[in-house]
Amino acid sequence: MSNYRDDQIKHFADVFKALSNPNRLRMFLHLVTCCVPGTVGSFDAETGVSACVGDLGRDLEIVPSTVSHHIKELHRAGLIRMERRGQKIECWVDPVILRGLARFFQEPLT
Amino acid sequence: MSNYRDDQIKHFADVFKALSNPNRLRMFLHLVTCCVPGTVGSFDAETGVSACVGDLGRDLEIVPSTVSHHIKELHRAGLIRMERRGQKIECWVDPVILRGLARFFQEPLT
DNA sequence: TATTTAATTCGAAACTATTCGAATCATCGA
DNA sequence: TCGATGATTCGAATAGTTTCGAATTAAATA
Repeated sequence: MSNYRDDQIKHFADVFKALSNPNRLRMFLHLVTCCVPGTVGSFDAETGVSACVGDLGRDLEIVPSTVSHHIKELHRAGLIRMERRGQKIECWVDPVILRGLARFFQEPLT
Repeated sequence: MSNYRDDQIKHFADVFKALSNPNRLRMFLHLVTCCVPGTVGSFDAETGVSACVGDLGRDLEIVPSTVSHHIKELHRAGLIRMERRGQKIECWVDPVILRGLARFFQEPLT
């Protein structure tokens, strides 16, 4: 037995779980701020703004296997998008996700 | 070694941890919706709108010891306020908290 | 004061998360 | 095709979470 509201609650609980680890939240915020908002695949080789898995680990001092694990969690929760570009895998935050979360606290589930 | 941003990240990670359990999120939303917004101590004996520990357990079908544990977590994270009124302990969500969370996703930590 | 009602604490069982290093897989360029 | 670079998977150690029932504490009331 399950209904829409219950599914919504489970979904948001899952999203908050993804953001409940300080390293993961740090990564998420790093992606939010390093990526140009409003674009899809906001990584830009021209400007040098980068957000690949390796960069995240280097910037935040977390070993690759741990970064990979956390990135997977963020992705699983629908918080980030990923795309391979050659050897690297670029990650970014879809602004729609941010708006959805802001809204959750403005008009919590009816 | 610690700085303001790091502390902020830890704080929000902690808040999201409190909301990461479906039962706890359910409780939080129950309190958000049952309590009159804009008031402090929004429980009102006149109108019968209630939000004590026992009511939460009854409404959401969770045993008292588990409710108590979850309430404690929500309180520890600063998400709810509590006040004893006789035998009962009333809980409510301070609207300031909701605004702070909405804002987090609108202007993430600089 | 004894009883009832409300809530918390405690201990335990089962489960889940965090993190790392080693091994593996994927892609590019020489 | 081989080596280098980037990312993932796997296994393991450690730590934390969830939930419950039983025992305990707190307050009201008969």
